[in-house]
Amino acid sequence: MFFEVIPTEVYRTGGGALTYSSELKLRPGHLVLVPLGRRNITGIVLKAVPKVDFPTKPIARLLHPCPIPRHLLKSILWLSDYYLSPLPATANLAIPSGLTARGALQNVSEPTPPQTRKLPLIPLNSAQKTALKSLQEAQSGTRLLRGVTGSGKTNIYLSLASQTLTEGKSTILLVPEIALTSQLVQIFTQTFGDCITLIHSNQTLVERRRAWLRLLESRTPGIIIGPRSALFSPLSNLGLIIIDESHESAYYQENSPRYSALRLASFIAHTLKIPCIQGTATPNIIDYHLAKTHHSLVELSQKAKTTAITPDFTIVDLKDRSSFVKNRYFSDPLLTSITKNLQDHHQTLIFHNRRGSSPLTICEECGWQALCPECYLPMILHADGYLLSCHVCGHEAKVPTTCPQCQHAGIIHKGFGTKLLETELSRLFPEAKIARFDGDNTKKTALSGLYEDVKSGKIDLLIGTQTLARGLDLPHLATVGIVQADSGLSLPDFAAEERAYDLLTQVIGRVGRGHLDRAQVIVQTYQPDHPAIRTALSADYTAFASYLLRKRRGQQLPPFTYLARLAITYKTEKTTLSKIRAAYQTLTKFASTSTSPLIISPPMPAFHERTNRGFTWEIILKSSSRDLLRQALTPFTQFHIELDPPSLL
DNA sequence: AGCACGCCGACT
DNA sequence: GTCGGCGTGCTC
Repeated sequence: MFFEVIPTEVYRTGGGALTYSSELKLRPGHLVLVPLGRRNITGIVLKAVPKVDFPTKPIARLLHPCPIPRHLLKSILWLSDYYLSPLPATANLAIPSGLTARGALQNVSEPTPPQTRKLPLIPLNSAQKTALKSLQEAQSGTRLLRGVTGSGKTNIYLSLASQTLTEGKSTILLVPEIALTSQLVQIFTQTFGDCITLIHSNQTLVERRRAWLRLLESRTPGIIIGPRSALFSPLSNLGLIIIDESHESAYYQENSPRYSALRLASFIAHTLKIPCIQGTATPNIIDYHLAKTHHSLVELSQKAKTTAITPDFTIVDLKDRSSFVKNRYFSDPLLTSITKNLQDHHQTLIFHNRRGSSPLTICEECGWQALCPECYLPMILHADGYLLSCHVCGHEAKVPTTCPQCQHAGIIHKGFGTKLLETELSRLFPEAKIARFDGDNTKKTALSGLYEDVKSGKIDLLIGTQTLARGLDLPHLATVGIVQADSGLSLPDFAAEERAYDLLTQVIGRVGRGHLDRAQVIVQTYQPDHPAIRTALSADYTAFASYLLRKRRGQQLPPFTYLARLAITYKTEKTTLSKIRAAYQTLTKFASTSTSPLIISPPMPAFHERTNRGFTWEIILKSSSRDLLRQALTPFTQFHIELDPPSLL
């Protein structure tokens, strides 16, 4: 017998399944150990095939008596096809590494009747009942549940998951990575107790592999909570998928094979004919448009909590320097507010989305700039150790005293980050207790001591980047100060406005949650009239969406067209250029014979052109037919292909 | 990951 | 000329 097997380890190139021989009675989805090169690796049996005319190696052994569920195998095939990513790399996402052979199972658990566990009744208000009803009307398929913070999406999730358990089926609840300690997870754990399987990135590989195997062997319905990879849980009785905060970028896998957990969830829901609920206050514009045109949008407008208050907004134009009499970074209204909060023992949050002290280090004589020797990107000054640090690869270097190029002594630092703001604030308010939350410190300290001090009110001033913007509940917070709201809007990327809107909404949402009787937002910006900033300040998602959709339609950008990026990296610029030029030739030839239009950009250096791995050039493709893009790109197996890129940087 | 092959620069 | 290192591509 011959079998096609998908290797689950990534060998450098190569796209498809490999053929092996075996005397075992294998079924699609069986996990096996196969020889590849001079190693043995895990593979998934795809299917039995007739005798082949090339020599084959035998399958070493069967790794587990249970094949993976059919929808999981289908998901791997679909992902590989939909994103044009190699099958082995795609299979690698779904199967834990380092599986060892397991014998026959003595105790594959029987389905536990869900009645044995008394499920709580979830109280719902009328708006929630209406939304729930309209979600339940559709037996299967994707629904976008749009509801502002505090509108009670959690109760709806609980009701749906509870009902699914009653039917003897399992639920997957996806949460963004940072939210694994969130209230939502706590409520689910309290409500459903030991029905919950929690998957998180702090678990060791062994723990995660054990949990995965337990699900593979189990028939007991449960609730799996985890990040996007939880979609690959080997559940034979999946009945519901919920994606919380579905706009979060964590649902898109950045490194190859890139994929959107939302698309995969929709595919699984469609395959199994089960519902997929995506909940958020500010959907990704593409998902919003998709839901509207498919009539799968469920709005939950009413706020459940009446305690929440609308903040007072002060907008400071950064162009008008008369508002910056006392300090160049912090406007007079912001400083006044901080002073008042210090007197009242209330907290102030200073938001600025740039880590470090200073993003540019240059020679004022010859224009030399400090660049990372690995990435060729600007090095960021961290003034507390006087080091230059690369925020992409982590490379560190001392600040040169003289210019390496012209030996001039005038090395200057331009621009400012959170560390510089921290120094500035401690100078202005020496008596205040200040804490900084950003990528430099959060991993180590925030979750333990720092956050407790913030919650109890010991900290007066919080300074942070986007790390601080997401999800935290800050009971003592009275004022949010945004140092430069339009930073990020100037990036040469079609998604820049959407990201800016999203971030502003998140930051503003930290204040006015009903803990205090006042809430204030002070926004400093060069562009007070920019639609993304105006709509974010008025919390008007619908207005922002219609503005952005109009703009995207005019520029023929997603969701009105499909994008793809074709990139290649080689050690030498010469090889990169010759390969990308050849690709361009092939593509233009293809476009001239295709029936519907395909727009192909000329080859251009990628935004991060040089890395330690070589030179990267790219071609951007646009078409109203996603299938045409896939056809055009299929031959380029050696290239990096990114379909539906959320950003072109 | 680990190995074979071919292209280009160094050199008895 | 040939030797060998590096960059590239293949592994059923």
